[in-house]
Amino acid sequence: MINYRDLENKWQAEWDKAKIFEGSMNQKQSYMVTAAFPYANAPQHIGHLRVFGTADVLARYKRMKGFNVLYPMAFHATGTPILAFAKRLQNKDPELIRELKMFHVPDEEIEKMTDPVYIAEYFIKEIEKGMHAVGFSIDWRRSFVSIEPKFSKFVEWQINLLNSKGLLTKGEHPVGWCPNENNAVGMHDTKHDVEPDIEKEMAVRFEIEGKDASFICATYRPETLPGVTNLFVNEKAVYVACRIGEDGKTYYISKEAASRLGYQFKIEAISEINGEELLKMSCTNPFTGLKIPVLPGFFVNPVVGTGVVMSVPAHAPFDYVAIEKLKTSGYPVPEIKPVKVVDVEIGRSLDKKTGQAQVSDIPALEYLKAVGADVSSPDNLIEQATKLEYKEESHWGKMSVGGFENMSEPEAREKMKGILMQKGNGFEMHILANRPVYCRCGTEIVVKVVDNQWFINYGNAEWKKNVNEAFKDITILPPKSRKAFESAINWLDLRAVARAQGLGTRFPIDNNYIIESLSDSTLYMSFYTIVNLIRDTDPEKLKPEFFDYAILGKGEAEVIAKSTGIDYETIKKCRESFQYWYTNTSRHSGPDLIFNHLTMYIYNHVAILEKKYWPKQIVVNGSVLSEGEKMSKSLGNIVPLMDAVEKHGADPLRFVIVAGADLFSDSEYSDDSVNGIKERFEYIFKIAENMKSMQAGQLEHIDYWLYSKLNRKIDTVSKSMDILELRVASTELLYNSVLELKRYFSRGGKNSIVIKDYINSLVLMLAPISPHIAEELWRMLDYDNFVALEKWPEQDQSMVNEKVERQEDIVDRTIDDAREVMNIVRKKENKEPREINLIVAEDWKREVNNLMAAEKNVGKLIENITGNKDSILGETTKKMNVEMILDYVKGNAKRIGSIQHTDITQEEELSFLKEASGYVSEMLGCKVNVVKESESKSERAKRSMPGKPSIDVSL
RNA sequence: GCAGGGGUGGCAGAGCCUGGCCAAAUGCGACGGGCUUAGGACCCGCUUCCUUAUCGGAUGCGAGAGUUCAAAUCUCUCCCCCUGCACCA
Repeated sequence: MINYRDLENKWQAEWDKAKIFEGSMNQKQSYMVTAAFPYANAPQHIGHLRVFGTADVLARYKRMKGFNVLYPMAFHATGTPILAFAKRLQNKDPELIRELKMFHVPDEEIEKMTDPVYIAEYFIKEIEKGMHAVGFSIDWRRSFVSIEPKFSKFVEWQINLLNSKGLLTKGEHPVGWCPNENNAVGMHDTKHDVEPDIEKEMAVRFEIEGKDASFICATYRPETLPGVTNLFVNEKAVYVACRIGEDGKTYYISKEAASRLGYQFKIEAISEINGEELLKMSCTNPFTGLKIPVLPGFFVNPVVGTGVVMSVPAHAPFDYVAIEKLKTSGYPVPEIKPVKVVDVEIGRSLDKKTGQAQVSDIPALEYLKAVGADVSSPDNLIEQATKLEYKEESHWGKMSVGGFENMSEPEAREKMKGILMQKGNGFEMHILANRPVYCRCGTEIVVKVVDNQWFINYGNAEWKKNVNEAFKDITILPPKSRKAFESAINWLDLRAVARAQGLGTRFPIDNNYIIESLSDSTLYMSFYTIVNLIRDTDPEKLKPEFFDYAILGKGEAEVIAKSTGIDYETIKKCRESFQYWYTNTSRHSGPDLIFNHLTMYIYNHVAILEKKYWPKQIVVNGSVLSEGEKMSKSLGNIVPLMDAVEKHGADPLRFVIVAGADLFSDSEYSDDSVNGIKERFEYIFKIAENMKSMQAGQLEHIDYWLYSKLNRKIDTVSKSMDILELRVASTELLYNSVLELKRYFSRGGKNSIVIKDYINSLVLMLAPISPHIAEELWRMLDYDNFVALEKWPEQDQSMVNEKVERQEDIVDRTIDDAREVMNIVRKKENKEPREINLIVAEDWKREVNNLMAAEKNVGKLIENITGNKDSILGETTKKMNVEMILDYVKGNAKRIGSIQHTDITQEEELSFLKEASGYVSEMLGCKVNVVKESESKSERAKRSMPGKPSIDVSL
């Protein structure tokens, strides 16, 4: 048994002592790997291993490929999470305390965690410990925290630079808002961590007949306006007459709406009025100009929208039902005829058997029927009909009203919005789509439009164009996530850069704000190149001109030395270090960051740096599943990193998590999967130990086979490592290698030189993924240097022997076939087979086989053979009877598609089958003879095919 | 809704770009056998159905249609699942 932890501790100590991962400039081509900032408010679980581990594998691989590699690490503490964390601990939040205990945080430490900075310091230590324990090849001298003053100087410089380039703008912005605390609230500030979902809706103005006032309706579907036949209000609710904004007009909306919309618009209430009073009014449809009544709607909720609903009975099941209900209740309903505005095949998305696709004049009614509802059905069923109708109509519907003919609904919607807004009959408002959402203080959240908000303008056309241009030269791994980046680049628009609270750097343009925490980490990777050189420099000396010089190469070092007080040598070295390290980089992160951090990273680099320092490669990782499920604290299946390391060892863990899945897909952590890996490590160890007692000798058939497999493997693995397809590499290295070694031995392989060559290369290729085991094996192979600094193996193309591999495949298939035949015979004759004859096909069949492989059209092939046999047939075949050839062709016509070219002659097939006959005999448990077709007396002889000997069983 | 990714055998997961060696790698599981006092580990076999002295047939890679001598793979239409949608790390 391998003692993983002992072995790993030993090698980690050796690496530290030799300082082999401390990056310093030398003649070699540099390569810098950076992974996303770990956030310093919790210790690590195994999920973190994914991104950082992949980065480490790349760093180690590139080192072996001859690069001078730097893998730095720093910590993120900016933003609100750590503040919220501290607050929760101040309140002795039992859930959080339970989580911390799960990570073995001692009680006395939890006691001290009321200070955000202490929290960050504590967890940074823990995370460092974890990263060290899994053997990351990190240069720790460059570690920093995103809240330290030196880094703040850097971020200030960056933000000022963006501003001077005209990339910051100021404007208004909707946010979730707690009216009680007067604060913006995000997900972290709400009960049950609900993200406030803010959506835009269209507010439509309906002028009231005979009054200088209007109703306001909120709607997602302004394009149905031509179909509006009336308005609905809640006759029991209280409404207010009010002024909205500066237009001096009077509007009627529900009282609740007025108070909530007050956070978006300037609203001044004039008087209250009961819903009942409104029923006496009528108003004008702003699109059609027709006069429409105001009716009581049973479903109208004064808290939703404006409390006034525009009614489209043809297309909204609730509206249709409300009118029908009114009619039966005896309410004096004026004549209302639903007006259809969209044509659609009703029930198109339903199961074809139940949904009758048809067009109707009152689709709303048909949709009620489609879900099995009628006017007396409960609200939830009507809701279902509404959803179905909305979905089908906006997906497949075609507008049928004047001016919008044949438009899709989304198209018509935009057009209608334009018309309404232009005429002053509509404006956009924000609503909380997932209301009610509550602040942690218990108050219901509203939408507030804040002004004075600073943005980074990622919508800037010129900037976007440059980024699109730059993106063409960036390698994205896996390549399939390229598209996501493309849409992210084009979608990114205004991005708030400052916020009122949180840890971080003060916003230099307005000191009341803090720089938003994603915006402060878009260029920081360049800070790694200089941070170790300014360790002892007073942060106050890090003036803009210093960064201008170090990062941008602007100005004169002497002048800057004078103005900043930093010594000349340091300034010079910073510039050189930046230039040296920042040319060849790989950035690693998770898929959820494509739409913010990673794309912002590209944007900021393009805006600020010279072209040669722009991003070169971005790697996107999937996450880690634990026992098939996403790890979540509530499920309690979160596995602390250190627990897993202690239990399984770092290398098996690295293997399963980092290399267990393709980049973008999730990898699976379970004890089973780790155990499988351990078993294979043990096997390789055993071979390495036993190797010493084996001997060298002449190369046999199976030796060539193993060399062939090895050299093919080197190529496959190298190519996979280049694009970080670690799943392929790991399967090849562990699973397939063990299979190959086992086969080698069972086929009688025993050459110590061959095995040593094989293990040697295998260990080298294992080194990036399982570095500790590789070091240990490297010693067992009698080397005394670090495998981490060795050269990656090169493929010897001449040793890749397709023919030998194919021959082994034939041996395998022959065994399978023979086994099958034997089973049939056993069953049929109820006797144990005594002997097996393998009958090898004649050479003429091989020639014909190859003709068939080349020409897949049987008719054409037969024509060719009969027509000009002299020109297409080979020497042996030419002399033969054409009928015999044609028989063979016809006999195999059906499987012509699967016939492959072969270059194995009968003599060769005969000889390697004879060589393997001992093995075949052992596998089958009976005597085996190998004979030529022409020499066999068996009637089955003629059934033999190239690579597929006919099998004759004697009882 | 918009954007991105995906739907393959009991499960996980390759293959799809570059169509035919694909009833489909590999791992896990299940089953049968060996080893063992026994269990674990390990080794061997087996794992769609029918047929059969292998080499045959049917069904089959979300559904349907098409292109082709040939489709898991190409094209089209549809259905379903996952992720993200902003000031939040």
